[in-house]
Amino acid sequence: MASPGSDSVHHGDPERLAEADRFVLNSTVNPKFTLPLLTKNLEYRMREVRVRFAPSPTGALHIGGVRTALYNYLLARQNKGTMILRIEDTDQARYVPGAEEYILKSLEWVGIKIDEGVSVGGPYAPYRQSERKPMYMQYAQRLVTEGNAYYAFDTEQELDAMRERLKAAGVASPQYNSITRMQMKNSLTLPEDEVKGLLQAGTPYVVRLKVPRKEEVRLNDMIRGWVMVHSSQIDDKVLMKSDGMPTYHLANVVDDYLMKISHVIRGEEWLPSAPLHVLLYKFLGWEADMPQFAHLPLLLKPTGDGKLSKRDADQMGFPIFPLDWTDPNTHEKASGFRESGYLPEALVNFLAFLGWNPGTTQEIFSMEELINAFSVERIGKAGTKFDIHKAQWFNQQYLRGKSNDELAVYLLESLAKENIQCSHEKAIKVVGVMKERATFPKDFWEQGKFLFFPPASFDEATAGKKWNEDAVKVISAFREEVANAASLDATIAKSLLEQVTANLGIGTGKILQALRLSLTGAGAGPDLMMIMEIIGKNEVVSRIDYALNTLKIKVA
RNA sequence: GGUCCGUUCGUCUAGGGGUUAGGACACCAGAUUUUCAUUCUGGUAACACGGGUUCGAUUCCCGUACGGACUACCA
Repeated sequence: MASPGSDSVHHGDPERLAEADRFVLNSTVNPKFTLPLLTKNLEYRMREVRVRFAPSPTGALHIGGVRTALYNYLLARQNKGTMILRIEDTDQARYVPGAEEYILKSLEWVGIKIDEGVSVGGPYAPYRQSERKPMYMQYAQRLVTEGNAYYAFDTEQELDAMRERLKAAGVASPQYNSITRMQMKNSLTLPEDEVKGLLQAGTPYVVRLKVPRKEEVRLNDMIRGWVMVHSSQIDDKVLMKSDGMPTYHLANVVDDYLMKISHVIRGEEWLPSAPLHVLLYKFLGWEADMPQFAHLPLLLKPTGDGKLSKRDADQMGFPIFPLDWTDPNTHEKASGFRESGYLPEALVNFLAFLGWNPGTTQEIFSMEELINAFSVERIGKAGTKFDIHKAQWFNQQYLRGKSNDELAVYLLESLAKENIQCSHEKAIKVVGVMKERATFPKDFWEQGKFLFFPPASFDEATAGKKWNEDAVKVISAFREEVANAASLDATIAKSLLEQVTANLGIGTGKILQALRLSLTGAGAGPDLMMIMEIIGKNEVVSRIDYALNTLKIKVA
């Protein structure tokens, strides 16, 4: 339903209308008559692209953050722009040691390179907001002197009391806003002398934005188009906290302006406060330099309710962090994609497709290809459920794309952890035979242990069905042939076996699974002849001997 | 509750006033593989609902439902 109230405000007040129009980003055109795609395209191509990823070091960087960083990075690279990493550590209470390092390592692992920022420096250093602390107050003060912000001295108790009072009076969500501020302790209600006195006495205070009573605040989001919010819905947000630190809202606007950020690509959770940021740009006189906003759809839990949160890690059986993480305070552990065996290229490809698609049927994209194909216009609007199956599929694709030489390295790494010696030659063979069935690098070892050790036990179901007199006859004879053979490889093994079965008049197919059982302990697996080649003649003989002694024929 | 955002197969999505609504993952079946996996072929499966507008709506508009975010001196 159209809002007659706001309409009448506009139509009845040309001055206000004109004022409201100044909120409109880079546009004097009535939003109703713009062609969103066209304008969006032009605007973001024409400005020097400078984007930032600005996480808060409050714990492990979760996978949604990695995607946000990725989209920023893709836009930067595509436009020969600059990727900036800024650390938003203005909340000292939530600071977690090690988190910043974790963020750095994670980005490095997935292949996102930082051009400017924490760890690499740059022309707008420092890039850690805590180190920029002295810079913010001047802007807050400017807002105060120009009448767009004010000092507030209310204590926590007083704020609580106000909220309680309003709730009791039937107000659903009490706000510190254009109405209630007149009943609170601030530089708008207190006599000037008293304000000065309080400030001089060192009374704790915050700076709050003086949000106008009746304004339509609009912003043109690259993904969502025009978003309009009435200022009466925005409360007088705290800009400077009593500890002298800015809040996110101020710090983010000031830094984005100072660092000449052209595009703000961030999660949708920021959309409700974006109008507030627009207001800040306006009051600070920076409208012309305001970045383009793109609010990304959220990553949702696979089960269907709520956004993917840190709590979901491990609990749902898959990682949601790039790297393993142990919280230094709670000592809680969470597993990472890297340690779970995901390849960074696969993760990147998977993440890129969570909310974006190229509009073609191509699915496998290298970072380079993503950089070329990416476009903000093709980012979807709806929240995206996180499906680990797809991530596994991507991993498998990338794993298979690697040469046996590269894969052998993975196997050798696993073996080294187990203190198992293995020649490069054997590793290549093992990897070759296991390749089609591996999803993760660790699978080569974990699913191929029988290529290094004799079976510790035999699969009972297979034994019950396949370990019979014929099988034992063939396997015993085959054992003799192998023992007497000069050497053994897949071809020789095959011909020996065929020879034996032909002599005994027993079909090869009938006993093959029993032979596999005797050699590997399992009823299924990779090519049996290759297995024999890999484990070698002596091992074949000794494993058969052990099986012959251990396995009993089931009498029906 | 309020504000804002959203809604195409189970999942990720393409598409868009007239289409057999396309692809991928997952799932199922057949073929290949003596097994399992791979591979190949095929299959099940979707426009949330109700009103408009229109010759015609899944596509545009409005509403409803449902989902999500936000609603802190957290980001």
